[in-house]
Amino acid sequence: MMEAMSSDLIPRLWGKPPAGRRGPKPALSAAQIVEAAYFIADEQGLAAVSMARVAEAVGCSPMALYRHVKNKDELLILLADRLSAELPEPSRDLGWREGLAAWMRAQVDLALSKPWFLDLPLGASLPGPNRLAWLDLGFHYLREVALPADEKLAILGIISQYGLGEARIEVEAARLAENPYASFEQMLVTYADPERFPNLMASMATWQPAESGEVSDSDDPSAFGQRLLMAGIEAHIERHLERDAAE
Amino acid sequence: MMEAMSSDLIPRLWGKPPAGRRGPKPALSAAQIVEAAYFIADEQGLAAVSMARVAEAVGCSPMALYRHVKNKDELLILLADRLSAELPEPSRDLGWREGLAAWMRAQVDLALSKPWFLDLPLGASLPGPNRLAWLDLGFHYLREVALPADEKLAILGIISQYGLGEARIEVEAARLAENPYASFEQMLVTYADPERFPNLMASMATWQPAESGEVSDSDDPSAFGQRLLMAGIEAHIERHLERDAAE
DNA sequence: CATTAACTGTTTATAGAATACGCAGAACGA
DNA sequence: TCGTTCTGCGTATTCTATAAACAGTTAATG
Repeated sequence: MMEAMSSDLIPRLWGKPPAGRRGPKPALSAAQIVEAAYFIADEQGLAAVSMARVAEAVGCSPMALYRHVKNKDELLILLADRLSAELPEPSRDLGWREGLAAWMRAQVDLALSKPWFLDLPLGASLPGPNRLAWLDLGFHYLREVALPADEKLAILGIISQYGLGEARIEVEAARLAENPYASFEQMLVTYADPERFPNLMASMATWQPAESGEVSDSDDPSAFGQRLLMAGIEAHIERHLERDAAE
Repeated sequence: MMEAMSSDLIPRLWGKPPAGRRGPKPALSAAQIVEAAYFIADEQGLAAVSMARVAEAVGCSPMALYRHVKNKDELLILLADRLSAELPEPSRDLGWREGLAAWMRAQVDLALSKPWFLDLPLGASLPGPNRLAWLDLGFHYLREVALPADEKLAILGIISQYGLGEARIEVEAARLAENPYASFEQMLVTYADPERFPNLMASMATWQPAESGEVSDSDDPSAFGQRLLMAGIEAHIERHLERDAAE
């Protein structure tokens, strides 16, 4: 399950030539294999990515894959970076606020269009070139912000994690919406006990369904959280500037 | 892969009596099965939870499980709620700031002590009773905050998702730290190209490792993000109050 | 050039996974 | 008492990942 690492993972992530000399020229490559896995996942979901199916798609025997990839876990790590190449890149001509918002939103959009993005082991290994490029774009939007590098990195991590969480919510909401048995309201009225969940029930009692036509965030559920995060970041920057000025 | 739902999932989540009349009295129960799965996961990891092993632990044949649980996916959903019962409950006598911080931190702590928490399908289904109780506690901390219920729910969702993200980072950092091949710095110097990642490299060039003895967040990596979120929430609340006062 | 070592893809084989299907007995309603 | 319904089980199927040994290919080495 774990231990998907080998000393060759990193070279493979970066597409290093195998540097091997002797022996027959490889007819396959890791990139080819990952590409095949990518299409299978895209069309039939991540669960459909089995070594046998990938081998069939690439036109070789299942065991041939193991010459180019340590095991399935490693294949999934490579696949994760491959998918990260698909992150839509927003315009670079944006201030840090709009830039970071778009940066975050791009991740959500990718997850919505390819839900298996969220099932991938994104953090199980070091970031590959594609994910690093993504990170670089984040630093680009922060280039004129006066914060130390480690805080910038932390901020990008927070935004990214928040975006992934938001994407999970949206993807799962879409899944549940397809399911007639899974109605949150129905469940609440059937089982939720005011004695057991007093605060929850009290709050829900004041729930007001959004009036139609009202200007709201309903077209982008992440907008609310986005504003919250941006406000926090802004406050942090100001605090930092004051501290600098005081010295 | 999906379709883990049946019309019986929700009753099972809530421990509904089967209400069946005829036939032999069940020697097993879903709760028993979930408990067995819980101990296996706790001792040997989530990957060790197979129907066969759970059956062995519970003392029945593998196929007997299917009388009480639709399939493995459903077992995992039940297991997820079971594990949520283990969330440490912080003191209720806290203001919203400290309360929410502790609320979030509890999730991180659970994930750190039981890393398989993060591998579970937490959102793949409706929240069960234990997760609802957790949500209720969140509303408790917000009870004196003047915000509409939907915004409170959104805030709790954001904090919770952020906490999960933070937990993922910490757990994975711990995993990677065990791995000699996975050095971020090593990878950067070996492969990262200033032409390819200009902003990233420029920022990293100014990196200052924290001076030892300095007061920092290093004992709690989530503190930085926590402050960011709290600042954003506070700003939002103030804005909301002003809006109310203006009417 | 001949040999050898390293590397390729393949074949075969194994162990473990989830779960469909049908049976035997138990408990209750009629 | 009879039959319906429900439980738990045994058997069998299909799919996994991957270990091990093998045969052919190439390049470095003698």
